[in-house]
Amino acid sequence: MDMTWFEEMERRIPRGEVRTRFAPSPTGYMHVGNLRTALYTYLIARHGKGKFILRIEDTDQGRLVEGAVDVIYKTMAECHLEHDEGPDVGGPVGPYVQTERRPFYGKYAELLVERGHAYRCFCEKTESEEDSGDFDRAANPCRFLTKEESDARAAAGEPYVIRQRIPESGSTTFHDEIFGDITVENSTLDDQVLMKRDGLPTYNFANVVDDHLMGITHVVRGSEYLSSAPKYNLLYEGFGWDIPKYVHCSPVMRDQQNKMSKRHGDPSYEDLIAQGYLTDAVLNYVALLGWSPRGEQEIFSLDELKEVFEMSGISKSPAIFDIEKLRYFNATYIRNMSPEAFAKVAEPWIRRSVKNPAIDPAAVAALLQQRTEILTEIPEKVDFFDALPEYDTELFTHKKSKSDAASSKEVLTAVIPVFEALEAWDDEHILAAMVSLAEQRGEKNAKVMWPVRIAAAGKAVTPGGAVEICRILGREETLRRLRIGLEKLG
RNA sequence: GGCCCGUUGGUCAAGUGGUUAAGACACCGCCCUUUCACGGCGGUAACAUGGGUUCGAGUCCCGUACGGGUCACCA
Repeated sequence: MDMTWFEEMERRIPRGEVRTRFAPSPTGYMHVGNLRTALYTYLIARHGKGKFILRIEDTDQGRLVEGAVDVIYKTMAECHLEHDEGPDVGGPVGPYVQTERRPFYGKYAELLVERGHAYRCFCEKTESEEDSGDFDRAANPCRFLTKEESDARAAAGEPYVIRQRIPESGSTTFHDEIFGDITVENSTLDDQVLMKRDGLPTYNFANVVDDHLMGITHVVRGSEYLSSAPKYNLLYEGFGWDIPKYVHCSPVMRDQQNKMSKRHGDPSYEDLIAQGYLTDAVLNYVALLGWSPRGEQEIFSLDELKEVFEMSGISKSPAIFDIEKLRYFNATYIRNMSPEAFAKVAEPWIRRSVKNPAIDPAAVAALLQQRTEILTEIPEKVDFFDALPEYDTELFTHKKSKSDAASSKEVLTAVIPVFEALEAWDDEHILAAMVSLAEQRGEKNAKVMWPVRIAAAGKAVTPGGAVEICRILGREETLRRLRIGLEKLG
């Protein structure tokens, strides 16, 4: 065995800093649960002033999806989860794509065989169905082969897998940052396969090797790996490597019993964006799903999260994804944007229903900002700016302002000449005109405002009031619509 | 089924032996108001369950129930 090669690999490992990694499989989209794991992993690194690494786990050739790696880069960049090392930016412990690291795994597996913590198994592939699930290692003859026999059969070209040799008795304890100490009897553990017959490593083995060689200090992953952690520990011990801190996160659920899953129609990150949610709001909400800060603040920028994120705040139990609360976060983020920034994101949505170039999208956006929760509801809210919808004169009846068809007819008749004569068409003049008309008539403002808004918009609920709507429509269009209203009222 | 983990209002959750058991979303009511919203104020609502330990238990221990995970030459 070429020990200098192993020594060289050890020398490359950065030490003395926090290093975490996000290691997705390229599936073509980002699950909400994955995004949260990525976020926590990133935050642990940043909070500890350490490095965040991106590693691509593409050993499952069967599931390979075209362009999927680009989706990962794009999503990470969009979410501002920038990595310090990775396939695209390089780094001291590359390569960062698992298929490119293939030669490493076999060498380490052989090293483990050498040390007696693993052995070659020449048995036929077991069919898991007929195998009733119980792998009886005491009954596996390969476990007891002498070194000579094993070497000879391997040299003769007989195919084999490499299995981990679990101690026959005793127990293994590991520590998780979230779940604490967990102890299991070694008798309940399997001699799991490390290297497959095809020469590729299993996920579990590749992980241990890569995490070590990349100097990962905090292994963040889903709680489904909790039960294989003891086997990981035994592997680290077999190699004589330091055991990283484990951070197992419980899943994000759709309901009490099911994980969120694309298959069941649950939205992925990109689905949420397409549904009109803002990246920052999604990140903020997801951060709070299964983690809680010390104080009562809930709205956090990514920079603030880097500051306050503590692993100790991660909870053990699964969290159910609540789209209603995400909606609330989204609305809050929209309201907190600068008017300019909001106008920019809203404009394409406004233009979906408002094609008329005479309508200023920025002006419409200003009305929308305080009453939009998700972007997708914009087109329907503002479609009346484009064309006056068909509407029923019933709308002119309104209890609170004491409006009805008769009073509305009077108001519209009176307001049209006043609008025609206005010296300027801005909020100030339009408002003053209606207020003074109400005064003349000895009525509340609402009784004038109501019919004007209804006639101008043709719908009961609108963003903005009569004044803003008239201003944006322009004098000519407003008057045209008010006359139509008058006609409808007979 | 074996092993492991979890269980505070509908949801996210604070809470680490002594609290009137926080806060947020949702829901309801009131106020503000030119509609709907925004905003402000207030309200309904929880420690799965049975035993211990203790002067005292959501907090510690044991059992039960329910839920999840895992037992692949998948990741």
